[in-house]
Amino acid sequence: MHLRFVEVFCDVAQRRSFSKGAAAHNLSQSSASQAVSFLEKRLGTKLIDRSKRPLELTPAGRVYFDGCRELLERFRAIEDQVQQFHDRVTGTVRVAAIYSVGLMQMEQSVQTFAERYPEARLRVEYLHPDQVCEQVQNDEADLGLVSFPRPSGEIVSLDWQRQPMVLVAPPAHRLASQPSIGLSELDGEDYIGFTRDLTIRREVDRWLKRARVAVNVVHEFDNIETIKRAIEIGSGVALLPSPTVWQEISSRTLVAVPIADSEFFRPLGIIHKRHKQLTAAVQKFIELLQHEAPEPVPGATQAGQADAVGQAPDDRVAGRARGRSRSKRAPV
Amino acid sequence: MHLRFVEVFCDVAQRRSFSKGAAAHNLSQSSASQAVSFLEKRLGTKLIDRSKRPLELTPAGRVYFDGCRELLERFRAIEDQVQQFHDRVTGTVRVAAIYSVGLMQMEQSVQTFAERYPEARLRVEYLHPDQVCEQVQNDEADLGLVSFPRPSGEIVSLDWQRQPMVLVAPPAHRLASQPSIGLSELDGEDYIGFTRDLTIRREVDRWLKRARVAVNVVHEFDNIETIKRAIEIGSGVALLPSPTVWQEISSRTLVAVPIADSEFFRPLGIIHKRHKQLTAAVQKFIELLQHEAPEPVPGATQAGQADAVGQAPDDRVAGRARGRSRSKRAPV
DNA sequence: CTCTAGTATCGCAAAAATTGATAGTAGGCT
DNA sequence: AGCCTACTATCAATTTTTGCGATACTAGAG
Repeated sequence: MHLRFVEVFCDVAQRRSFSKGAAAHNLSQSSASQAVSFLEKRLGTKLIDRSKRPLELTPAGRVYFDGCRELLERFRAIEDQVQQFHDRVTGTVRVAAIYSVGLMQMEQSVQTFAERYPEARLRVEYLHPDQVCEQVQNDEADLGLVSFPRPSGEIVSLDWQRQPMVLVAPPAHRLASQPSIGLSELDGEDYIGFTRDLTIRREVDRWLKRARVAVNVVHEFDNIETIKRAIEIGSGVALLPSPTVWQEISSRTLVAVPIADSEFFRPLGIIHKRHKQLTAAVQKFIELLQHEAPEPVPGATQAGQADAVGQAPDDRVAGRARGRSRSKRAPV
Repeated sequence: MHLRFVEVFCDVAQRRSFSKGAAAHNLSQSSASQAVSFLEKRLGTKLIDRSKRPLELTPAGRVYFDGCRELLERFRAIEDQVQQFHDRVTGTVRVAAIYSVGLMQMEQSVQTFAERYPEARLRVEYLHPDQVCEQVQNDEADLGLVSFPRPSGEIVSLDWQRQPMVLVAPPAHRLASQPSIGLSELDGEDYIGFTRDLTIRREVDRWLKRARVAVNVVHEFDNIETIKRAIEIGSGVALLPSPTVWQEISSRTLVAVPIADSEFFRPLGIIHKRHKQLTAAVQKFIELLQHEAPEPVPGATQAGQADAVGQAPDDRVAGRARGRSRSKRAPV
């Protein structure tokens, strides 16, 4: 009669809002309020200080929250373990992905997952890279999909994909018709770059610097979508991970040209918390991701592979992931 | 909507019976059955094998049981911790005591506890010494009250009382009228002893042996009550912890004579599991026990104290402990 | 001081948990 | 083997809990 109440309390505490916490459980705000009241009455202690507007936890509430979070986690783990006896895969896999890892990168895995494990649920949320790490860190997501993964003490990273960087230009651009180009050909070119706070910007800068190439940065954006739009209107060219422009290439609005004389990939990684034991569902999803990565690309992008890069591998529109995956614009 | 179910399952599993598990929760057997069914349906796994008559856990059930036991324990701990913020003492203290630690030894503590912490519950169960240890070991009791406590790896023991051993005889016995006697005076005496499996028997034997006294053991019983009855009908005398005969002494059916020339106490201890964090209620009860021990007796039984030993300190009949404390006969 | 976003409270509707009665089973006994 | 007994599962009815919508209340912003 009240494990659910504890869950609601935790969600309310986490979001610092009754309404939002309730929404997260598909409950009315009224219910959430009553649930917390119930716990408070039971414990004889106020858990939440409502006199502050973004509500605050009382000291007791903090203790209860921390304890219950771990408890719920552990309970999930136990249920999962028991279900393994019958190879039953249930529960929700919460994935936090950077904007540029769109469904395109995961579509196959998502679909296979939904088919193979109909009792499990998948929730994918697209976020800023920092937020992805944050959510994984705070146990708000089971898995994070990030670029240039940087394992730290608390976070483990599994290699996932290596996306070749290609030159992206409008079809009419002077470089667009070549089968491949050397990096030096970009010297002085008008260029649309990422903002400097993003790892990919720093990596690209290093790459160009090593090749002693200086581009003329005319714009900086923090997401790929905007960069592509800027290229389309002729503001300049950009170096982007090839899978992120498949769509535009297949619709002939942009052209991708492989870089011939220098290798550079954007590595994608799957991150998760180190000491958290992953549920079967999470493990299965990782397996699928690793197995069905659209482009393992162990080799490299070489001159003459232009066609291969230019081909969008699949035009099916993504079969929507189950659960509500906040559909935001999909930058970086 | 289901923490209670988990509790019921654990109780059912522990008692290996739906009916008994249900009873332990004041539920109908029907409910218990449905509760377990619910969990099984939820997990998609049978937890209990009903085809065996004392029911058995399936492998999955075992895992679930172990996991949930720890979980519930932890949850209790969290709730307890939170309630401490307001010095609220709740929950149940489960005490397992050996037969001979009757209410007489605890009455004051029990009463004070009930008054001071009305929201807490106390359940005392009287058992065979081995069962006391077993219950503490298996987390079926929070505290054990035992004699000759022997702390082991898993069990911690706190000293509680030192009960002076006295000679107990019928009023008409030749030794009964003396203010005190020497141990050697018992040589050759008809004697009612404990059975050899009890620690107290072995300790008494050692004591007598060291004094080079040999008694004539005419009967052996595993509990004090029966020994007292045997003494009353004149079968012999016995060496017993003095508090265990207060009742008979005050009603003049037996006489206790202190031993003058040799000190011997039956030590009582409070045992609990080492690594289990005790709830506030348990801690408070321990405090009461230690503070209100009826006879701390730091010194010793000396000649001339006969009167003191002979006085039953209090004739009030014990105000019954709350919760159902199986009232069994009260041996050892 | 008013306005807004966010909460508590109340009565009612919906969904449970619980029960008692009853049918079904495993294991012991003759 | 077959009955008996002690348990357990199932079902329908009832009681209890939970959830919701409407409405009153409150902290903080402007």
